[in-house]
Amino acid sequence: MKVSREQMAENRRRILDVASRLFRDKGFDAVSVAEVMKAAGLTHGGFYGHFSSKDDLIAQTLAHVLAADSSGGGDLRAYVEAYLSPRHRDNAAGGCPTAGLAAAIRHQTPAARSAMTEGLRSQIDRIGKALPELDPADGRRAAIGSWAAMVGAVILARAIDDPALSDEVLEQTRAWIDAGISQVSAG
Amino acid sequence: MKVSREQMAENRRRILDVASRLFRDKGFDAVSVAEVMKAAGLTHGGFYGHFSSKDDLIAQTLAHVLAADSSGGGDLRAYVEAYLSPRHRDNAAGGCPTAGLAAAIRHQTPAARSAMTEGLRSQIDRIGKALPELDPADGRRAAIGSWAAMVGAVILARAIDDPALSDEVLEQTRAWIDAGISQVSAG
DNA sequence: TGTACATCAGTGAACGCGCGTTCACTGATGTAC
DNA sequence: TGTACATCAGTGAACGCGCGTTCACTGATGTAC
Repeated sequence: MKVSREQMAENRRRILDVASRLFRDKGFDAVSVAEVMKAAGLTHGGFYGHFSSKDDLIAQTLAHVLAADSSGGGDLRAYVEAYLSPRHRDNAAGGCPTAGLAAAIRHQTPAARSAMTEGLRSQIDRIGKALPELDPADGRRAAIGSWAAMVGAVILARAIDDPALSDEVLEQTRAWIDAGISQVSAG
Repeated sequence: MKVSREQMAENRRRILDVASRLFRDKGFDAVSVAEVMKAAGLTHGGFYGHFSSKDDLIAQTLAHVLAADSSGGGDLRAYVEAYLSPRHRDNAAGGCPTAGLAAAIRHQTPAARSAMTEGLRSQIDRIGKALPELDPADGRRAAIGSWAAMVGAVILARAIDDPALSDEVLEQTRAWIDAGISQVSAG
């Protein structure tokens, strides 16, 4: 049955929200359209009233979640610590979309890659601005280097099945980033 | 028809080799059993004479490719430069299995995760040993931090559809790692 | 060394299943009067 | 404000397709004599 315009807009938002969590948790391929719709409290047939295809859902979900993400703009050291925590490693569904999805973007449509690129661009800018004490070139280098290390460490920590080694990857990467930022700040 | 024992062993090796390239290039899900067998010059029906399932192929392919990988043991600076090159970014099929597959391991079987964990453990050890001038604790921190940054940077560079930004991620990460290693070496 | 035959690696048709997608239908919405 | 009706968001059965997997069969291998 038909629903109100506001209800439809809310349904669409809920589809994007649950898709974002499911994709981060299980990956694009392992999540079916029917599963997303069910998690949003709807049936699968209505999907194509909101999106033209599953690929369209993926691209719009990325734009949705990356636009909503404004993390990394404040205290950089606190951000790095939270990012490289066991809590974040163990919470892929609610965690950073870059750590969860960036590697899978290579196999997605141009629209999805484009959404991810813009998200990464603003994330790097945001981290750079959180290092105002550095001159711009040093700040950008520290932002990109740190961000690459953070994303890589969470991906590796999630891949490793030995808890001790997984924790160590997070902890040592945090120490390595802290040392690197202190160095350029002092120099 | 039956083939000789050596021929069968060679067929098995060839299946693992082509699977390794295809998985790195397209991801586990996007490569079918039939595609692997065809690339190895065989038909799909014979697959189950070599492997008990596609999951088994994935686990054995990881063990195969990670055991064969002995990169990162020599000149660390040269290794970092080659790793963070556009050439490596653009050659996922022949490139580092960690950069290509680590993020997807989360969704695979315990056997696959275990193979990946051992590969990562020895990779970290190998990089640590390439830094003999550091005391062991500093060397391990530099090995893990650098390795996380390298893997993260290649994953991000492959995700980004803007060539300039993609190149910049590689280049700045290289500079950041060089500075970090110089710092601990000097200190 | 040569022959007879059991073995078994590889072939290709066939299977069942889950997926993305379509479509005829339903009934609440929202507009025209 | 109240009524009549066109619209259209959502429903659920159905589709075609590609996938992983199975299996009866083939014919070269390799062993027993």
